[in-house]
Amino acid sequence: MEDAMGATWSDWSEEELVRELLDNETPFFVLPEEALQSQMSVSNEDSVVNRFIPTVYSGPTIKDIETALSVTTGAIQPQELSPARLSMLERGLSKVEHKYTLKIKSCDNGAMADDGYKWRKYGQKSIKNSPNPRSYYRCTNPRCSAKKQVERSSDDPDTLIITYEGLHLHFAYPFFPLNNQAQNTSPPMKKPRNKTSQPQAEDREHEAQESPRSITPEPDPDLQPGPFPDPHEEFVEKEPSAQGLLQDVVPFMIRNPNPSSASSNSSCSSYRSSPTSPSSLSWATSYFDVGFNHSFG
DNA sequence: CGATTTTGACCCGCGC
DNA sequence: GCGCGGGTCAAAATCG
Repeated sequence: MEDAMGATWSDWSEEELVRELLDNETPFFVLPEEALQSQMSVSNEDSVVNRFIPTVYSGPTIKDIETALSVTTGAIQPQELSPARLSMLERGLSKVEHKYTLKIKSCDNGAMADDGYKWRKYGQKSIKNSPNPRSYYRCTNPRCSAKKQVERSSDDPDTLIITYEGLHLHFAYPFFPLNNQAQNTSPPMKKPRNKTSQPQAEDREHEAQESPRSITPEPDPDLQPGPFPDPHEEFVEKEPSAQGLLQDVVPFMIRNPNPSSASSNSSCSSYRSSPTSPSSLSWATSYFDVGFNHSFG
């Protein structure tokens, strides 16, 4: 039944996920000191990437993926990587099936576990032979199947092991809330809880469009560029750049235009409140909702 | 009072 | 067939 998902996954989601993990445009562990990257040499990118790839990572190097993606989409820019934050996080990315495990050295207690996205904790289990329980989180977007697990390494209490599973189109965030002038934030809705209507029997694992980012609304534009600004409890993600990664997605969809599903966005419309979002995007997202599965299933 | 977290129960797949 | 471990659900508790 869901075999379709698997296929789709390996096709593109995987790349996107990797990208999210690497790209600063997305809130993944984005530290508030991005000003730092500006003064950092672009040449550091290499070292960053290398450091980024743990020995456990099998398959094409992330650099390869990056390159491939950049060629395809051209969205990735060298300066988008922030060497400082990466090196400081000492994170390792490994891939297993469709799951990505991120290991980060955390000085604080799970403080770094906050990647800026809005997650809902839905469970916690104690691991045998381990004093540290594992927490289960799911994307707050009811239509998004993205999940993550956070647990502390039994070996190194300072190491958090975060496993991401499933892809949510969070990279599309910037596009939705990014109204003309409202780019300043003020997340419209705290949590996407539109019970309006949605008998939709398929809240499938397929991720639909995302709602406006609901994460910590804390612009904090005047952050001090420092190695470690302040061990605040959580990080504040940067403001959504106008150049959302959705641009990578849209063209993808355009390739397979599906007017039927696009126009009939009845079910989807309830979810997003996209007031001023480009109409072109509307159909695009709708396509994601409805057409994606079919086209690829 | 609403939203979010906690916690135990329940379910399911897997290995013995 | 049974036990174990992991994943999810949902009621209760807690927090703002």
